[in-house]
Amino acid sequence: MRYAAGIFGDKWCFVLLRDVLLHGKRYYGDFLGSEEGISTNILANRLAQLEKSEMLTRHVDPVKRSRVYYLPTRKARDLLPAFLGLMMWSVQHDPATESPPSFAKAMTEDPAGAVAWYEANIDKVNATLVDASPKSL
Amino acid sequence: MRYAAGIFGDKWCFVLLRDVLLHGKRYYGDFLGSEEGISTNILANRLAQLEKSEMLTRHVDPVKRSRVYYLPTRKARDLLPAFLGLMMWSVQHDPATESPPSFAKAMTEDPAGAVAWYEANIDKVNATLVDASPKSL
DNA sequence: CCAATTCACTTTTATTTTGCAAGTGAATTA
DNA sequence: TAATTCACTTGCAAAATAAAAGTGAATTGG
Repeated sequence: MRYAAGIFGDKWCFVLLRDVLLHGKRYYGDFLGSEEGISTNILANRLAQLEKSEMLTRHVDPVKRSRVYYLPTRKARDLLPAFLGLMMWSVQHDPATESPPSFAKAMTEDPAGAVAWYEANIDKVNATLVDASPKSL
Repeated sequence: MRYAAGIFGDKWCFVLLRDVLLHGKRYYGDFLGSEEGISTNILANRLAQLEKSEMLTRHVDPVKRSRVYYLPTRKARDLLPAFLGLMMWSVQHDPATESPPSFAKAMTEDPAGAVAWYEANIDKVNATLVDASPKSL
């Protein structure tokens, strides 16, 4: 558990992992535009950290080589159940939640199914990024 | 989810909640002794934050009035499922994990049961602190 | 009782981290 | 080929943190 705190007990790492796992963000520029407003030096620093701790892998876009994207590793994807638990908690206790009731329903009725749905979504986003699909490896 | 990040997206709040929910810590002095080594000014600051965000309630020990303890609210206790999810992840990915295999087994076989077990544990610790038991209210 | 100690904080100061703004250089587009 | 996009770096002021030394109420020991 101390291990977990070390890796994403930092606000910005937490936000980045959330954006990769739940919001389909992949490109450096995507992260810069997050609502929380991360500054570019901190972003570069945290992406490097997450790469070192094997949560993200860095890829130069083969089509447009001035762009770079980051993909979540299996280790990062394994955070999904915990993250969905956090989402449920937010839905329960955030008086300003914008989450649709369908999310809470799906999570209580079939948590494993919800995780599978988000996993599939990650694959779908990855598939749009050339060298992410198993076929290209 | 931004709500969650705001409340415990801070390393020290995260550690304090973990210690209250999972390690039975209640007294100011208990937290000071955490392995992560929080300094006393930060501890006071974070306890106040967690009180303001209604995660903890502050109580002067009626037996020894120079001591103070903090109890997790329902809102904090509702984090248990997410925290246990994080524990599972740590067990999976921390090469130096010290968690017994029995934890992973219990979690995979009966997650709801595991949450209930930790909830009961919280009550047990609380019961040792006079005005925490429903009977004294 | 009363002096010494415990306990939960505060205050102060040095150090570290952050956020902002302005680069930099490779790659791409016009 | 000049202008622009993109992923970072650098420099600096401001904010947050850690360490150490108080502070004051409550408690204990003699």
